[in-house]
Amino acid sequence: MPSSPQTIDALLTRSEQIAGLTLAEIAAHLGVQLPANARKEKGWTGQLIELWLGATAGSKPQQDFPHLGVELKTLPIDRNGRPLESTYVCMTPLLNARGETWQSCNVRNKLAQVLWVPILAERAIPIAQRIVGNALLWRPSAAQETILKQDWEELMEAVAFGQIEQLTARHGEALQLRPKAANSQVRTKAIGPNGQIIETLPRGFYLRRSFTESLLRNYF
DNA sequence: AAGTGATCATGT
DNA sequence: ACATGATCACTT
Repeated sequence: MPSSPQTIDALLTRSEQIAGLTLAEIAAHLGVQLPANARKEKGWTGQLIELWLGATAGSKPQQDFPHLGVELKTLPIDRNGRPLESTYVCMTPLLNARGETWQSCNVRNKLAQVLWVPILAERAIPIAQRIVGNALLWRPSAAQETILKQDWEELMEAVAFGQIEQLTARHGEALQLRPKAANSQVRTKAIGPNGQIIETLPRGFYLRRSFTESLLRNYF
């Protein structure tokens, strides 16, 4: 069981060791079983890489490597290096939307420094044969942070003013709000149009594919 | 093909 | 119920 890296250099070295390997090879190193039904175990790849890199397992709303200030994200890409999916960031606070600021919010905290681990993961490739790419440690540029901050403030203002039901995935240039729940029947409390408490579908913040694609391009 | 809304597994 | 890890699946 890998221990948690104590320095960023150690983390990067660890990530370099799996560049070019298939997920089956990494699973074998770790003694992890391949998923019987990969379509259902959607988080398996991310958890495998977490294990290899020694991320703190668990479901706490924090960075994966708190002592390093680094968040880990696997990023499914096609053969041209284009992201195949949007990237989940964190849950959207719907009830205490006021009292949150960009400086203090979880989105900013998680995106302050991200180790992106690209995975060649076209759907036609069986999960065992998917290949890990070269990881890159990213910090948002001033321009990128400006966009993220603007999106976050626009979305959270709507949430704070009881407009959650009017928000869709079409809002936001880089950050979007989408459902984040076991199914569409799940409910959580939110602020309603008249300031009352309403029940609504839980939402999460996601990075658009176009945003992660552009940040990848800056490295290659 | 792209984008949005829905969903699956697991741990606390 | 809420948070993590995300991708699936349907509409446009």
